[in-house]
Amino acid sequence: MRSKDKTLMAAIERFVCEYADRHGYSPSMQEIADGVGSSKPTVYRYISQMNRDGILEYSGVRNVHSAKDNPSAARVGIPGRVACGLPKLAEENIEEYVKLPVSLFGEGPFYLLTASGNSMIEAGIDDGDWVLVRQQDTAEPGKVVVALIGDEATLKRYYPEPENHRIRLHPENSTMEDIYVDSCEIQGVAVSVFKDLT
Amino acid sequence: MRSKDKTLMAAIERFVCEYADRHGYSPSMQEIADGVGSSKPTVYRYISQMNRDGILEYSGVRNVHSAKDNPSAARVGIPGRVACGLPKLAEENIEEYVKLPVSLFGEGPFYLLTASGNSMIEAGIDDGDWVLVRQQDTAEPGKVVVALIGDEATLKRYYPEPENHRIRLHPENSTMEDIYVDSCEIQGVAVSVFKDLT
DNA sequence: GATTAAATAAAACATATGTTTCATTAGCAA
DNA sequence: TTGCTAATGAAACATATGTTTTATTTAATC
Repeated sequence: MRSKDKTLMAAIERFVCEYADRHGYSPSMQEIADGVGSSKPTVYRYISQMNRDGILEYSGVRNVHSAKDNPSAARVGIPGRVACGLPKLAEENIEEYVKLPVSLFGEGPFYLLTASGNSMIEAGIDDGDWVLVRQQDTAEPGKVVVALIGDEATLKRYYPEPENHRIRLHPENSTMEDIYVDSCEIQGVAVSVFKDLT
Repeated sequence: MRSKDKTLMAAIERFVCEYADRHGYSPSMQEIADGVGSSKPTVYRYISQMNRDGILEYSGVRNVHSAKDNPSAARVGIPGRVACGLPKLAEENIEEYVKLPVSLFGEGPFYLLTASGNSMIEAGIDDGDWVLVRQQDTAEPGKVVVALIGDEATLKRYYPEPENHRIRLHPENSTMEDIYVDSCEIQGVAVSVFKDLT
């Protein structure tokens, strides 16, 4: 028994990846065949096999995806920048969406905010940095949260003190005082900071 | 003359976006029609019109993209983590690719490295942070570069001193000394830092 | 070199999708 | 209401794509 051509398999996978990269959508069988110098039926059989083997996913017209790809990208909303303070995380404020790889940042729903002020500099969040926020209304103690204090959304570290019936919101800046509130609305948990170096 | 239904236009655009979001590829005319409660020919005419108007791009089977989308994502290579120092930026070391939105980080080619050590903490780069590097072999003075010193790739701020026929590589850590070399190979320029907060 | 089996590609086929046609419907104005 | 115009959707059509069949080629083995 002759073994199937591993080189052709690799070539197909590479072609599929690069085509998707270039065009933003999958190639057709014919295009793959032309691309790798083979024929449509051969490509078809290979792709079917690779689909069974889990090397790539194939499900109909122009719909092949390499398993190595990271097609699952989380949708991230970017609210319009506001002059001071952080905007409320509301769907209608979203001006733009981008996608971020789940493998790096996990599953959404996410929002991307620009940090203002320097109340969190010791946590590595400087003025102007992007902060990736997972939208959720609860948080584990010690996490950096987007908390609504009065009408303003702020970034603070979250320390509930149930024994004192209050919540401590801790700015990561030794020159600033902790804030104590009876309750506050959590709008999300900071997941990552994007710091521009250019 | 009756004006075309703006609501249907908006519905089609929304459907196209959400479908692409969900499935990772474009819907067919029929699917759009079903989705927005219209018919295939009507959807076809609307999409043709919207294509002419630049509201979305349409180019054949299962290939509609909202202009508001950000289909252009830069391909980013992630070399396997190495124990100490940074790996050489070579294609064969890439174990994984992800995509990052061009609107946030610009055009590639990019590599994503994990920072090790604390020679750049004053630039906001801490041990374990991800560093997004644009691959290029030159850099403007003052930029944070991936420089090959001997056999090891390191992150340093780049200050060429042509008058002294040397290059100063500056660690952003006041406890560390500047490094002077006659020449060094630049492998890329740091574009952004991803700091995990979780 | 002859034999055999697997892989291949050309062609035929089936299906899904896009596109056009055309009769109908819906809205608008006199 | 009546007549007009534009938009619509059902159906017919055209085309692109996927799938199967079948003969051919290729490579390995004896």
